Amino acid sequence: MNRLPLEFYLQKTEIVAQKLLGKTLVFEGPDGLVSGYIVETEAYLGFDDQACHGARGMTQRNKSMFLEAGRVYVYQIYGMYYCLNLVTQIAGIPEAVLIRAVEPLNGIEVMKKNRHINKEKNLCSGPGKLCQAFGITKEQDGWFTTKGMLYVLIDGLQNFDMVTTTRIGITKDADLSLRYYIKGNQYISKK
DNA sequence: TGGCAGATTTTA
DNA sequence: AAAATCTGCCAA
Repeated sequence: MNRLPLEFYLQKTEIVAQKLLGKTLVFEGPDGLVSGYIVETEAYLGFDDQACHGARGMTQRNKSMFLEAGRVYVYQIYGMYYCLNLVTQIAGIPEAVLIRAVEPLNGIEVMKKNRHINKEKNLCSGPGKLCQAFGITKEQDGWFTTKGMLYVLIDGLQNFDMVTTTRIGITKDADLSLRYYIKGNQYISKK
C-alpha cells in the first residue's frame, strides 16, 4: 500500500490532475476506512487562472492552497458542502487539483449512511457528494497526504481512456479545458 | 431526462 | 452579491 510521494505533486498541475485519475483515495475516518478510485478531476492554476481561489492572493479561506505540494485544501461552498483539493507546486504558488468524483471501493455502508441514500452511483459523483460520503470537512484542511489518515495510493484502475473538457460550475476562465475524467465511467458527475 | 428554483453561509 | 453544489420538482 504505497502512497503517492511528494515528487508526484510537484509535477505540472495539469499533469498531476491527469495522473490522479484511477488512483485510490483513502480516508481513515472516525467511522472506519473509506476509499474509492478517483475518476474525475480539475486543475486550478494559480495567479493566472481567474477561476482559482488563490488568484487574488491569500485569504483565511484559501490559505492552505499556498502551502507546499502534497497538502490538502478543503473549503466550504454554498454554505453547505465541502470540496477536496490536493495542493501541487512549492509553497507560495496557489495551484491544486479538485477531486470531483470517486468510484466507491471500501466503506460503502459508511458512505450510504453519511449521504442518507442507497444508490451507489450517486454516492461520490460530485465534489460535495464525495466529501459528505467520506466524512471530509474543514477539519482536514491543511493535512498532509504524505503522512496521516487522508492520502492517495499509487494503486488503482488501469488501461482506461481519458476525456478532457472545460471545468464545471465556474464563470471566470470558463473556456479553459482543465477537467479530466475516465471515459465511460459510471461514477463521474456529468457527461 | 433535462432544466430550474431553493437551500444556506462564508467571503470579499 | 456571488460562490469550484446538490436535491427535488416539474414538464415533456
